[in-house]
Amino acid sequence: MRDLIKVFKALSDETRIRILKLLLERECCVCEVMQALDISQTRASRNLGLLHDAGFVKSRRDGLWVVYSIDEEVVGRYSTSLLDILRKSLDDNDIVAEDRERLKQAVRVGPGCVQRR
Amino acid sequence: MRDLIKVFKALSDETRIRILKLLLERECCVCEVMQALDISQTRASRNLGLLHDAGFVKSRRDGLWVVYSIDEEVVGRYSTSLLDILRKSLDDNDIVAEDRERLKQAVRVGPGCVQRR
DNA sequence: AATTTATATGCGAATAAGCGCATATCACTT
DNA sequence: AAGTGATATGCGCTTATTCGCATATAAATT
Repeated sequence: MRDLIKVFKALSDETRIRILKLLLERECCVCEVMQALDISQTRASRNLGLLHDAGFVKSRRDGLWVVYSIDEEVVGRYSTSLLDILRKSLDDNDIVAEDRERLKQAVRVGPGCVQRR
Repeated sequence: MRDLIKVFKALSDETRIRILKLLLERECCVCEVMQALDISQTRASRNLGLLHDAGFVKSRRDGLWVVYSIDEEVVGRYSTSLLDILRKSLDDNDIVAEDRERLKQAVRVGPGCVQRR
C-alpha cells in the first residue's frame, strides 16, 4: 500500500508531471530539465530524486552530468500503465508544449548553464 | 493538467484508497464506510467528498442515507484505467482485507450507527 | 592540489493536507 | 413542529510538502 501511495504522490505535482512528459521525449540531465521547465536547480534535482524514489526514473552518471531517463523496466505492475496514461495525456497542454520547445534549446555543455539562473 | 493532478492527489491517501477498494466491492453509505474502515464520521464524509470531487465516485440520496458508488461513467480518460489499477491491486493487503470483513458486519439500519463512535 | 562545473542535501519558511470538535443541514418519524 | 438519525461543513490544530538559500559532494580540468 505504501508503495502504491508513493507512486500516486509522485504524480500529484505539476513539476513532476512536466518532468515526466519531458523524459518521455528523451533522457535529460538535471540542467536540461532546469532549462526546459525554467525552474531552479534545487527544484529540478529534488523532484527528479522523488521520481527516482517512486521508481519511474533511473539515472546514470555521464561525466559531470547525471542523466535521468524513464525506467522502462519499472518494477511495480502499476507504473507501466501509469506511464501509459501520461503518454496519452497533456500533449496538447500549453505548458507541456512550451517545455518541449525549450528543451530543444537546452544546452548541456556551455559556460555556466547552472550559474546563469 | 489541474484535473489530472487532482485525480492523482485523490489517490495519494491511504484512507481514500481503502474507501475505493470498498466501493469496488459494493456501494456504501457514509456510516458503512465509517464502520468498515473504523474511522470517524468527519473523516469518512470528507474523503468521500474528495473522491466525488475528483470524479471517481457518485452519490445518491436514499432516505436518510447518502449512498456512494464508483462512477462507472467516469469522465476523464484517465480514471477508468486508474480504477483498473486499483481493481488489480491490494486484494491481498491485510488492511484492505480487514476492511472488507468489517463491511460485511456493517449495519445501515440500527440504533445509532453513527453515535456509537 | 586547486579550480571549475554539475548535482545533492540540511535547514528554515511558506503553504497545503488531514482530521477532530462542534455545529449546521437535511430527511424522516411521531 | 418537535425530535431523531445521517451527513456535511466551518474552524483550528497538527503534520506533511514544496522550495529557496547556502553549502556539501563529486567529477573533470588546469
